[in-house]
Amino acid sequence: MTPSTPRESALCGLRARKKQRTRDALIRAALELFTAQGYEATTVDEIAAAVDVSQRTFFRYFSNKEEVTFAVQEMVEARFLDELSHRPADEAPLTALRSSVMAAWDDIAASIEPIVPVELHMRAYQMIESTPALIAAHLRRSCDLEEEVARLIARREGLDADLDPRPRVLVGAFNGVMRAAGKAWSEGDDFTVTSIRELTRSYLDHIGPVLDDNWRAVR
Amino acid sequence: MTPSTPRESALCGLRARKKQRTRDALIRAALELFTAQGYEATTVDEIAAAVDVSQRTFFRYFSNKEEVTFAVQEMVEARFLDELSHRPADEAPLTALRSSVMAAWDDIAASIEPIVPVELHMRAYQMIESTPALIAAHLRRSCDLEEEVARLIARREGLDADLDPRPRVLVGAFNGVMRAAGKAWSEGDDFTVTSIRELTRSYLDHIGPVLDDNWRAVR
DNA sequence: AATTCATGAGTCGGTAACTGTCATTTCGCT
DNA sequence: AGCGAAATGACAGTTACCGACTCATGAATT
Repeated sequence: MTPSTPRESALCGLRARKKQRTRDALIRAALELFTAQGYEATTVDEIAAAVDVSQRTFFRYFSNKEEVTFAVQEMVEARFLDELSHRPADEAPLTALRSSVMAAWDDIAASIEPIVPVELHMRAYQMIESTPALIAAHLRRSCDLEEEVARLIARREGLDADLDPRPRVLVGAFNGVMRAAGKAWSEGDDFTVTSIRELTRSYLDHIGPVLDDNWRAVR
Repeated sequence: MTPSTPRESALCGLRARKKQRTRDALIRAALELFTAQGYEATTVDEIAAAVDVSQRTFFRYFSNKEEVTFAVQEMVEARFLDELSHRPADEAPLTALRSSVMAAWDDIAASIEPIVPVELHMRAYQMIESTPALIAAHLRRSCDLEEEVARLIARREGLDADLDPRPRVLVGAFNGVMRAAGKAWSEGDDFTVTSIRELTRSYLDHIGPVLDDNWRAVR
């Protein structure tokens, strides 16, 4: 039963490390090429060539061109989910969501810097938001995330997400606002982390008042 | 000039009518095949063959496989937008949105029956909601719609959608809830129009209360 | 240290969604 | 009847992606 050294596959073993390096290199090369030439204009062959592996190998690491594009986002999402599931139980649902998003932005550097520079990730994010095919992919991913988030919220509140629609409704609305913020950011001219973080914060702060019936009467 | 008969291209002329018929036939054939065998399992060649045209001709009518899938949805959306832009000005924004959706569902038969049976459309909708690639496409389309809707809302309220984030925030939240309802419908077992209409209504009715901070205290 | 053995990587060939081009047919109008 | 424009078909090319096979290298065992 695994006598001595090789227990963890994540870090140990020359093989595993080499694999990790190839994967990281593919991500970096892909994002670099995408942001430089555009997504559609970049072929998988090019990405593979940049890392000096065969096209077939690329597809063994990532099941499609889309997947490599979102590899980094996935790490950020993981951070968000982790934060959400550790939020104090007495926090209101919407507040917990907002705090988790803010936390994820706050230490994005720590989450992804080992793989890609934050600056490259921001450029990639902006490219995603301005490429129709990637917007679609991004939205679908958000939708999957929504599912997990709704379950977490339901758990916090002691509800069954399959019976009570409120967690889904809240998360749907939350997500809708997040997307609106992301879009606004990508159409602006300040592509910094701080910028998107503050924009997100301000959009989320509108979520309550905006549903009040009469905008003209209220301020 | 145009001296005598052929003014409108929409209905007049053997040519235009034939074109329309081909287009409709392609839509019907596509939806029929998709719902029977699945989206990915159906090739464009099959669709073209079913209508007895070449693959190239299919691509002259629809720029991609996705487009034919959403051709009918587009008519429903048009109905929704039309209704929204004719809602009384004193209606609250969220109410106007809800009423327009309900109106669109109410006369869906009139909107689409000339092209496809409502029943086929409902089956297609359910297929869309259970095919990842189409979910993505659907979401992206909703996103484009969101843009238009936000502008309409801004106009109603006398705001500039580029300066005031409230229209986008409202529409984002609204859209999020609509998607949640569509998803819940597709996962249920009643694929009727009435069913999705009522589900939508009930989800929308939660949108206010759900943002209240403490779910456990309130009822 | 030598020998298996598992796993990762390359090659080749195929499918299906598109796209450009050009010849052909089909309408619409005079 | 006949001319110009528009619709269609036939064909070739590109790219994402997948399956099957083969080869090489690091890891486990003796």
